[in-house]
Amino acid sequence: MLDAKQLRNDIGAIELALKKRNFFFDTAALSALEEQRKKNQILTQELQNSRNTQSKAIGKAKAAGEDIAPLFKAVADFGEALDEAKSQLQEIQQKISDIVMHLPNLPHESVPEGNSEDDNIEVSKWGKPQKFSFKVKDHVDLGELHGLDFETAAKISGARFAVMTGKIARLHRALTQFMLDKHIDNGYTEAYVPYLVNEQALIGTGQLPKFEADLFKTTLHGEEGEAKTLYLIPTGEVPLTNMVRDSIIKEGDLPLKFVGHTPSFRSEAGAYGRDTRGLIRQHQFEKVELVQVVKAQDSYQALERLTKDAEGILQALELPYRKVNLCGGDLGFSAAKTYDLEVWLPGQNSYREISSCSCFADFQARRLKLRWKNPETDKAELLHTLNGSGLAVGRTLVAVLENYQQADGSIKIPDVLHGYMGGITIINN
RNA sequence: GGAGAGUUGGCCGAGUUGGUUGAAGGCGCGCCCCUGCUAAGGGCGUAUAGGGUUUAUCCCCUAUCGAGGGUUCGAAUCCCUCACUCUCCA
Repeated sequence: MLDAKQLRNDIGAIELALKKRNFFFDTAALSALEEQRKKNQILTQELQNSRNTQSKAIGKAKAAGEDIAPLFKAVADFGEALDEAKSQLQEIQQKISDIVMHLPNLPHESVPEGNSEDDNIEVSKWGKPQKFSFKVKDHVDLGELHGLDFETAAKISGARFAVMTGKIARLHRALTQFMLDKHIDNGYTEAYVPYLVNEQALIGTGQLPKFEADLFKTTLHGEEGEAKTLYLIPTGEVPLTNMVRDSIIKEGDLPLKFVGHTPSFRSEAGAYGRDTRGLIRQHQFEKVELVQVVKAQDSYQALERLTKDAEGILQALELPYRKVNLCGGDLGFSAAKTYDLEVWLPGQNSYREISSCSCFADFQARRLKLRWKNPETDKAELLHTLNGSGLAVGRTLVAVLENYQQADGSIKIPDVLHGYMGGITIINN
C-alpha cells in the first residue's frame, strides 16, 4: 500500500513513478473521491461532536435531577442525519480503499525502464555453461529414468503435479536440507510456519485483493453451515512475513532474518500452455524462502546481501547462473526492486528463473502495520521488508539433473550434497 | 464432546444498577525540583490513527478498552456473532 498522505499531497509524483511500470493511474478519479471524503468526514465529525456534546448535557441534567425531556427533543433528529453521513463516508472510503489497494508499489530509482522481461538488465553472470560431448536430455527424460513420475501424479491430482520416488526424492530433500543449513549458518533463524493462511495475511503481503485468481482457496465447514476460508500459500513469504504483522519490533532485535522451508501452491491461472512439460511450473512446489525485516535506511543494502545469500546456494552447487535487475514493466505488484537469479538449463538451452529477490520498501509494512520505535524520533516508524527464494527447490532439482547429467543418463551428485545423500555420489540405475 | 472464566494504555491492574472515563491507581519511562555522593522524596509529562488549523509547533475535533455488528440521546459497561487465552468435567 502506498502512503495515503503522499496520495493526497503529491499524487502527480506517484502517477509518474507508476508509469515506469506501465501502470496507468487514474488520478482524477481518486482526487475527486478524496474531495468527497474530506467534505463528508468533516460533516460526520461535526455531527458526532454535537451529538456527544448534547448527550453529555443530558447526563449532567439527569444527574442534577433536572427535566431532560426538552433536551431529548433537541437530539431527536440527530440519529438519522448522522447515520446517513456515516454510511456515505463509509461508502466513499470503501471506494478509495478499492483503488488504493490495487495500486502497485513505486519502483526504486535503480529499476531500469522497460516493458517486459526482454528489457531486464543483466547485472552479472556466474559460472560457464559446460559443453556436453553428447546430446543432452532435459530433466523430464532424465528424471523418468530415476523416479520422477508425472503420470502417477496426474492420476492422483492432475496436470502440474509430480511424484518422486527413490533417489530422486532423496536428492530433492537433500537440496532442501542443504539450503536450510546454509542459510542458518548465514544468520537466518529457521521458522516452521502454517501453509494455510487467512485473508488478512495475504492482504498484508500484497497477494490480495488483486490476485485471488492465483490462489488455491479452501473452505473449512463449521457446525452450522458457517464456512471459514483459508488459502494455501503461494509462497513462504506470506506466513514468514506475516509472523511480525501488527507489531512494533524492538530496535535491538533488528534486522530480523528468517528462513523457512514451505511448499508453494499456485493456480497458474493464465499460464495455460506455458511450461506444460516437467517440473518448471507446478501447482505445488517446494521453496526455501528468505525473509528480512530491516530499518528503512538499510533495505537496499539488505537486498544486495539477501541476493548474495541466494546466490551462495547456486555457487555451492556449482550451477551457472545470471542475475538480472527487473525492469519496471516486469516488476511484481508489491516490489520496489527485484533481482531475479536465472540458472542455466542445458535441456532448454537457456537461463530460467530460480530465485526472485525483492525489496518491498514500506509497501508491505504499511499493510502489515509492521513498525519499530525509532529512539531518535520516539515514533513508531514503518520497517522495510524483503524476501527471496533461496532457492526454489523443484527448479534447483531440474538444474542439478540437467547440469550434472552424464552420457549414460546417470546424475552426478554435487559435492556439497554428498553428506545429505548418505554417501551416494551418483544416481544411476 | 460438555460446562464455565477471561481478553482494558509499554506492563500490572480498577472500572459490569450505561452518563462529563481515553479511561482511577501502581510500575516502568522522560523532563524538572529537592537532597553535598548513596538511599529516599516532590512536581510535571508519558497511546495510536484520522481530520481541521499551521511554515512548523500549539490548539481543536473524531475514532479506538480482543474483532465485527446491534440496542441507546449516550456503551469499556447491555445484546449478538467471531477470534484467541485459561480452568474444570468427559
